[in-house]
Amino acid sequence: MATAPVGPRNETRSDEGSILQEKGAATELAPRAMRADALKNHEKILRAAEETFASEGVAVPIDVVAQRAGVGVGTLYRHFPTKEALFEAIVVSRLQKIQAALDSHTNDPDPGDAFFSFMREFAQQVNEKRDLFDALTLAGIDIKAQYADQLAVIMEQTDRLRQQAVLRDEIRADASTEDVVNLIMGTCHAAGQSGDDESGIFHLIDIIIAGLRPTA
Amino acid sequence: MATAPVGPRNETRSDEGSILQEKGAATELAPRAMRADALKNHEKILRAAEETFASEGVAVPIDVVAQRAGVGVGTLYRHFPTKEALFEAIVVSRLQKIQAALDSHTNDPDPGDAFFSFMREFAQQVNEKRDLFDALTLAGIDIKAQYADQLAVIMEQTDRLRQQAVLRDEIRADASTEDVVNLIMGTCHAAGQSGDDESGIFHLIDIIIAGLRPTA
Amino acid sequence: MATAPVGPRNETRSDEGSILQEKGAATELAPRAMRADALKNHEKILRAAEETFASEGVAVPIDVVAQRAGVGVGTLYRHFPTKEALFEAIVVSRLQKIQAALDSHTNDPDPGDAFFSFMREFAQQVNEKRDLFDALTLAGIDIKAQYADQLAVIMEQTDRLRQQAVLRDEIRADASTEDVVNLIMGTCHAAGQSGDDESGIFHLIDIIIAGLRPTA
Amino acid sequence: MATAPVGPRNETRSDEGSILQEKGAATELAPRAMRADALKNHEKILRAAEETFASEGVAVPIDVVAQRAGVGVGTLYRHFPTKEALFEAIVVSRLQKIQAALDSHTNDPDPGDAFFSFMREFAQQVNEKRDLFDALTLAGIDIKAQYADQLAVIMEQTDRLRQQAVLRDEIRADASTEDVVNLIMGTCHAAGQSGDDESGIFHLIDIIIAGLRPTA
DNA sequence: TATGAATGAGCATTCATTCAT
DNA sequence: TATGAATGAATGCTCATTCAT
Repeated sequence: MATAPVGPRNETRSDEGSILQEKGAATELAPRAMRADALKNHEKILRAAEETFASEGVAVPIDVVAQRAGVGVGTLYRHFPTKEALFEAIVVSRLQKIQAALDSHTNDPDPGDAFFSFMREFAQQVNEKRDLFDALTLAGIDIKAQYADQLAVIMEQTDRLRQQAVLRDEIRADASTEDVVNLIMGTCHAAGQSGDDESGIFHLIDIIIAGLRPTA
Repeated sequence: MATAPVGPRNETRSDEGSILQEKGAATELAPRAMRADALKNHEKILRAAEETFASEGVAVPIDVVAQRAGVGVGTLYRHFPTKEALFEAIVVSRLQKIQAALDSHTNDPDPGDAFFSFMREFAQQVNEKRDLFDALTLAGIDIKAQYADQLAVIMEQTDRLRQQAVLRDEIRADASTEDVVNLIMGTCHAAGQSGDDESGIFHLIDIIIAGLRPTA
Repeated sequence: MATAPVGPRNETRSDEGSILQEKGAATELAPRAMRADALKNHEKILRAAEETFASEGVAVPIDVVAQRAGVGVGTLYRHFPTKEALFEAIVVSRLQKIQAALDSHTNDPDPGDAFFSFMREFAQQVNEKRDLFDALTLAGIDIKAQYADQLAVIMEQTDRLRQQAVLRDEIRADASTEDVVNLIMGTCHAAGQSGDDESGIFHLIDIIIAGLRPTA
Repeated sequence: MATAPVGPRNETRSDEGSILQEKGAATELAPRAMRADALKNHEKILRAAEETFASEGVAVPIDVVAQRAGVGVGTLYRHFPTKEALFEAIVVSRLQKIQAALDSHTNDPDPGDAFFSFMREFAQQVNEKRDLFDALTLAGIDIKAQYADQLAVIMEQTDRLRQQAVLRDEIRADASTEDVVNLIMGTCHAAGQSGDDESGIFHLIDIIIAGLRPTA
């Protein structure tokens, strides 16, 4: 929700699970031009915010974000009425990416592979903007609570994957999806702080995967 | 050690120029009393800070910490000249606890048991003040860098434990001590945010331990 | 020069990525208006600071200055990022006035008259904001060191005047320009503290001038 | 007044014009010992304050003064109940020194020499603790107002000297004693800030003296 | 009585947010 | 509509002064 521009009203938000759709049917003219500009700013700001928060921490003055986005503070505030709103928009955009990664596995033949692949992709996503996630969490953004709906979809889908893998005995049954998510996120967090690169993280993920295999 | 009070430095006052100081009588008592008082405040503040930072985040005004400790801001600043100094003192005090846990295992007969036991105790420690750790890290306290010495001792000792376990084939050889530490800390972090209690964390730690067993 | 507003930097915005900017119409008016406003505040603050520091001493809370200027603290800080920066801006603006007085004498026919006239004008300038000068100096603003360049120009020009007067035997040769400056500034300082008005100061300056005449 | 210890009550203060008298008739024993100690502290603090204020400015925390004096803050406050009281005590002690210099000239045969000599000695005194004087003045210590009585004595005596010199036609008649005092103090102030040493100041004083000679 | 720990009002400065242009 | 100047509440920290030991 928060990702959508504030000014323009007529968006058809119902495409959950889709990443920023390309297919924009820009029909009219005068208002469209404005619209495009606004959207562009919206994105610019969002990206600038991600980068800035990730590198400087969430404590950075909003002005810095605006500057990095190349807009005035006023403009930033037009798009995101609050610093917190910016945080939320970022989280949502991240969740969408994760959702996309998940979607790409729904039709995989081998559930075990699918699950472990997703685990790695998930780790990749988390790792990519690791500091950002931490920062947001510490900033009091309770992702769990505020994005319950979208998380529920993700968790549910992930759990389907897991259950199928359990059925085929590719994963021990006593590890819940939430357990797995925690293990991955935590590992990314710690590895990131430890300065590990992606391969280092994959090594840790492999240890976790080993731990998830059914015990003989 | 950095935890020691800043103010009261009990150097024997050089009493230059003072007449009539015949009996060096009150050498053991009078100054000690003051010291005790100050120490008490020192501890009170440290504990209040731990609690407050953990529950409210490191962004809390220092006044809140002072209030919680039941002292004035000035007193707090007398003991910890900077907010950051408070952070550091907390970290140090935590590290000391971990070191203690580690020490209790140095003479254990079975290295595998010792290592896994310490893993659980470490997790316990980290979990106990989980938010605090996160908060500190996010606050820019680079524990790795600033407490390199003390960490080195801990890591080294831990590594000795691990190596012995590896020799007895109780742990896979390709998991470094740093890997293990990351896995634990991260897991605690994530589990904590997920609202897991200690048993939940132990469950996750068990999965990790399973992943650390030598692959058949 | 350092007096120029910090905030508004009128570089022609590079307008990267902005669509629909057909007519570069409002090039002269809109931005200028803002500028004028900011400049006005800049001056208001500078003047308020001069007055406030002079009457209350440099120890006044910055809020008082802001209040006197009729702006919020934030605004003050936007223009002068530091209390010290305010001090410096004041000094610079004073130096500029003195330089102006000096310039008005560069083409005077009689060097003796020119020199003594400038002495009186200089005294006038110093006296006008006497407390301010003192306050700044006491505040640790080392004018000599920090504005060496501008002072050098002033001193050099003044010295030219003096040398010409010496050549015409209108001034004793053993009094350096620095001596004269010291005599004037000091006298203003003391007379000011003594509650003397301008005529009182001129009387003292006349005594000094008498002392500067060549000894028969 | 403020110079006298606060605690002990039975001082016979009436010796105006005397510098710290050496002739202490310490008769009794127990209380005397205390008294001596207290007096010593009093002096130690006063001297430490002079030095500290002169070198660091009057803004220094009182603790610094106490430390330099080698006593606790509490002790300092026992002797001088307020920072301002310390300022005043310093001023008084300075005035006493000046008074002493003046006294040494009351019986001089040549009034012109006496006057000019005193001018130089006065300059010396002022110069010695120049920063201190400035600092005190800036700190809001209105010497003129607060020590009117003692100043009056000094001014009066100085004026007697001056009048005699005027009568002998050694000084122009239109320069009041206050003028002279202002010229000297101001010159010391400025010369001091300019980094001049005592000889530099004497040079300036000589210029002033030249200006004070009767105009032919 | 000397000490220095405790106190808390006070101050410089920052930054989220509003609003005139 | 975009801009950035203005706002002022909030925060870290200092320091004169008091008071328990």
